Parts: sequence; C-alpha cells; structure tokens
Amino acid sequence: MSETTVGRRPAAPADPAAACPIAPVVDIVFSRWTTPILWCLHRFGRQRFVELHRRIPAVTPKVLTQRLRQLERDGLVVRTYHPEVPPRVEYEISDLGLSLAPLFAGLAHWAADNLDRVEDARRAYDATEHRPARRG
Amino acid sequence: MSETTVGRRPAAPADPAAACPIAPVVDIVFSRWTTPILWCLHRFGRQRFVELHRRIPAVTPKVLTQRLRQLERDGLVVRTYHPEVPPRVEYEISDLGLSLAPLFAGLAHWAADNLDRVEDARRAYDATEHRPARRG
DNA sequence: CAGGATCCAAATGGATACTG
DNA sequence: CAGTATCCATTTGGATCCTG
Repeated sequence: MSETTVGRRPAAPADPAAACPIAPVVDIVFSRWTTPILWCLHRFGRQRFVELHRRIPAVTPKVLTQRLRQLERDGLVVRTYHPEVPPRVEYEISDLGLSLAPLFAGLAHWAADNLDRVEDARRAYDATEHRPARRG
Repeated sequence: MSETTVGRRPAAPADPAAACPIAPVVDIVFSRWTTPILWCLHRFGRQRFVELHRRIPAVTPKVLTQRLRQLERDGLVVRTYHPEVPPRVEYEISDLGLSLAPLFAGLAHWAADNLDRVEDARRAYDATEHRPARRG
C-alpha cells in the first residue's frame, strides 16, 4: 500500500462505504489539501509547482507533491513536464476536475448560509457544562 | 486544543482557508466518519448509539463517540440523553444537518457519473512508468 | 526549479478494561 | 447501555539534505 493510500484515509479496517454511498467520493475529493489545490488550480489557472506552493504555503513541498500525484492519478489534475533547464512543471485542472466546480460552488453557498450557525452552535455547546472537560 | 480539534484535521500550521474559501466547510462536514454518520442518521432516522455502531461497525466506540460529540458541537446532530437504567441516548440529525442533504445528493450524483472515470484514470496512471516506484 | 530520500515528532485510531 | 480512561501501533506530516 505504498503509493495508493498515502494522504488518503488510512485504509479503514472495513470500508465506510458499506454504510455510506458517498464515502468513495469524499475520499477522492476531500482528502487533505485537495480542496485548496483544486480551488487554486481552478481559480488561477495552470501554474507551476512553486506558484502553487506560494498560494498554499502551509503545505510542505513534500506533501504538496504527494497530493498532486494523487490528484493526477485520479485524473483530476494534469501535470505537464517540460524537460528544460531549469526544469519546468505545470499543473492544471482537468475536465474531470472541472466537473467538480458545481459541487464546490454548492459547498461555498452552504458555507455562506450556515457557517455562522455552526459557530453559534459551537459557542452554545461550549457554554454548557460539557466544556473542555479536563477536570472530571 | 484538547476537545476542539480532535478528529478534525491536525491543526494546520497556517490555515488552508486562506487559499480556499470552502476549506472550513470541508473541515466540518467531511472529517473522518462524519459522512457515514450523517448519512446513517439521515437514512435511518433517530437511533441509539449501538444501532449507529451496528451500521458503522468499522469505527470503534471511542472514535464514534468523538465524532458524534464533534457533530453535536457543530450543531449538525442532536443528542438526547434519557436518564434511565440502563441509560438510553438517541442521536438524530438536526435541521442544520439536514440542510446538507442537497450537497450530499450532488456528491452522490457526481459519483454515479464520474467514479468510473477516476478508476480509469488510475488504471491508466498505474499502467505508465510512474508505477509504485520503489526502484528509481 | 521540482522533487526524491531520510529521519523524526506529533497525532490519530485501535484494544482493552472499567464505570454510572 | 453508553460511554471514559489508558496504553500502544500505525500513520502522517515536517525538517533537512540531495539531485537532475
């Protein structure tokens, strides 16, 4: 399981898909960093590794590479290697990747509508006696 | 950060949200196990801890509890405790949680349409020379 | 520049035992 | 039943160094 599962969910003992039809998609589309990467690629178009890294500084080059490989393998991103010196590699979103756009838009819409409700819920929850605990 | 970040993404050094407007939602809705849990609650209605666990056997009670707490805190799930003997606790999806239904439907739809494209892409990718590597 | 290789710290998740 | 507490194995991501 060397390359196939890196960055993806740690290979659940049994598969969550049995209990949830959309689990596979979630695994593919919402693995760590994939959303920022896809969004950047969609928003700013084709770009080189460093540019992408500049937009998402929180991820290390190593991990960024891993995620890009994963996305490339899943057909959501296209990687183009230009054998020059210095080497130039460009990443762009694929048609398949683009087909996710409406979904992302839906997410963004839901966020705009309900994110503050979540925050309210959190405050309300934290205000009750369940609080951080740590005291028994 | 004891209770706030458990099960959620490990507190990124800087926030990915800066590079992606939907990152917060992803964190809330697509944390590990949350999709199966929400889907089960939506599909089978209000149910007790054990029932839920029976539908999602792959998760351990400990983790299931953590995730349910998280969802409760975020206002996506409602927990009802009946102080009886033996104790009875019921979980159900909240209105806020229900508002995610269209999104989930969209996901399911995308999966139905494109999941095999992803599989194809994977096969194609694995068929090329990048393969598992491990040889230089 | 674009990464691969290594080594290491942190964190999640599992197993088990115990409680109200 | 519905958890909580503890201990431990695996995994993941970060730091650093190196190469074509």
